[in-house]
Amino acid sequence: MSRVFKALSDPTRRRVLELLREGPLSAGELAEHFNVSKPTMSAHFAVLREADLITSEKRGKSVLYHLNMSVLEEALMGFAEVFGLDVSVKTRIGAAHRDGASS
Amino acid sequence: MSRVFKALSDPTRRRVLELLREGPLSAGELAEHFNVSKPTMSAHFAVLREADLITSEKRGKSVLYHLNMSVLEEALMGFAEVFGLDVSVKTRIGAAHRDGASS
DNA sequence: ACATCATTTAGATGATTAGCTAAGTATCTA
DNA sequence: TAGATACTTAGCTAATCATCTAAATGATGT
Repeated sequence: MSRVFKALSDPTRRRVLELLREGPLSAGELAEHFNVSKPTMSAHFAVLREADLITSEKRGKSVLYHLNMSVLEEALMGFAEVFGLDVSVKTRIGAAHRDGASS
Repeated sequence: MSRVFKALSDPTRRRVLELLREGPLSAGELAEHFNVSKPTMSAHFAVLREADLITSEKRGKSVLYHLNMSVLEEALMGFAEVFGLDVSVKTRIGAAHRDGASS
């Protein structure tokens, strides 16, 4: 739980998660959106991976990062519950999810 | 936003908020629940105040701390929205809210 | 005024953090 | 095998963090 909030406490990392919401992206593609060095980005990815908010997958030369939505959801839910708040998945009517994963 | 998540990234501070959920408590009363020195607790209070998650009120010799529920709510809402999540106030049927604030 | 109680400020320390450059590891392609 | 491409690891620095003890502030009570 602390790890998740720690991860979320950095704007760059929050933005990374936001970008991944639309679908998986490579480390390089993600890095293009920020004005910091690749190694710095790599460190941010590591923090997010530690918190289990993202997962990585080797794809040829690249590394694809996926958002772990369920972890984000559950962390927020678990925390919110204590304060009498409900976290639920917003129903986006007609939202087509372009998700490359199998099935 | 970063300030809120940073504040939430420490378990002691999360627990302080949780304790304040039941109603205002003095610095000393709060400190009793933890195994750290008073000055350390005072520093934690400062972080929470910076994030506007709590407010302080002088009451005689003591300082009363109040939870700023609306700020917590709005921060969580604002963040969750980006990820297609809804945060709402849990309806606690029959919950008498002992809260002096007007409407 | 003085002592006491409640809390914060000052000042120090060791650990962690975000950032960098330079070097290392994999993978592809010629 | 050599070169290029995509990332990560190593190693550094400056800043922030959580913690402590000791001292300062502020309010109450005698």
